Amino acid sequence: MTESQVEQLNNEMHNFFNPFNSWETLIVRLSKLSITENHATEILGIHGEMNMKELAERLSVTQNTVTATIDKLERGRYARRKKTDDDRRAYMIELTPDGKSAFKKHRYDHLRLTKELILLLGEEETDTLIRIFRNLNEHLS
Amino acid sequence: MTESQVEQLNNEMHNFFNPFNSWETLIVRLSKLSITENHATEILGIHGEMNMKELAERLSVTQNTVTATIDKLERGRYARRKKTDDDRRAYMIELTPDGKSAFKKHRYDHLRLTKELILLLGEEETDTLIRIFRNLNEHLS
DNA sequence: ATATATGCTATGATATTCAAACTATAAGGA
DNA sequence: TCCTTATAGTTTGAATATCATAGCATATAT
Repeated sequence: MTESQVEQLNNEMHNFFNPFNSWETLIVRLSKLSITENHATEILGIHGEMNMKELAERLSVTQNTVTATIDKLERGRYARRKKTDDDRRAYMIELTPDGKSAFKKHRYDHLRLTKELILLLGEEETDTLIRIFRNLNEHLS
Repeated sequence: MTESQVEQLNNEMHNFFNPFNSWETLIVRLSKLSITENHATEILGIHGEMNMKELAERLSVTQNTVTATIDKLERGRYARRKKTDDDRRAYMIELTPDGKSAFKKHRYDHLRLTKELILLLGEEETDTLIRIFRNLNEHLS
């Protein structure tokens, strides 16, 4: 591994991530959800219902932050707390139909961006990139 | 382009970006700077001194937000406003030595993470990934 | 049984961010 | 030159996000 490789990859990743985050911010601003609410909706949409503790971990925030977030999602009818007999201290959080459709809309925006990327890359490099990300994700979890 | 490719790339990108953001948050929490302050320091470190307007654009926030951010960086002696004869309404913002060393420390953390990624990828795939990111960055700017 | 741990919420404090209104300077046209 | 408009930056007030601490109810372990 050369120093130049490290520098280059670092720079290119930085130049890729930054605009991506700005794009994400812009997209979410157009929706009725805040960034946090959107992020929670995304996690719930992808992984299905889960309790507050798990949601907090996946969002990398504290539990009381999630309490506030779900309060707001619940008020807006995007998610709801469901009591479980399993552990009567805990709730399972699930998306309502409105929450699911907000999730789908956001996912659709992501897919549109991804399609633009694929157009730039071509089929072959797309597969390469998928393989590389998959490799990294497997080993970094 | 197949639907499956779109779905796959989208998922893998999501799975890569999310932990990356969490890592970034954790790393910054260990420093004395907030996420925003750190981000501003990063921009100034990479691109050199600039005025408030340009900094706001690069951070994708409004100018009054940058005013607050630079107020705090200036109070902590990480950056300073420099009057310019060029335009007496404007300031050039530059990093102090403390600001520069905070920037270097953060950059060092990034390079360490990048090195870990390269170890997982190997030399050849690293070059491929660099080429792919470069391609995307050129066409997305 | 009793002590300890866990899931969640309430409260109060601090951070971040924005919009709107403001000041000072610059630039352009009569 | 004088007037108008535009621009760089700040101030103020409000909304939001987040955290730490403390508390309640239920689970778990000794």
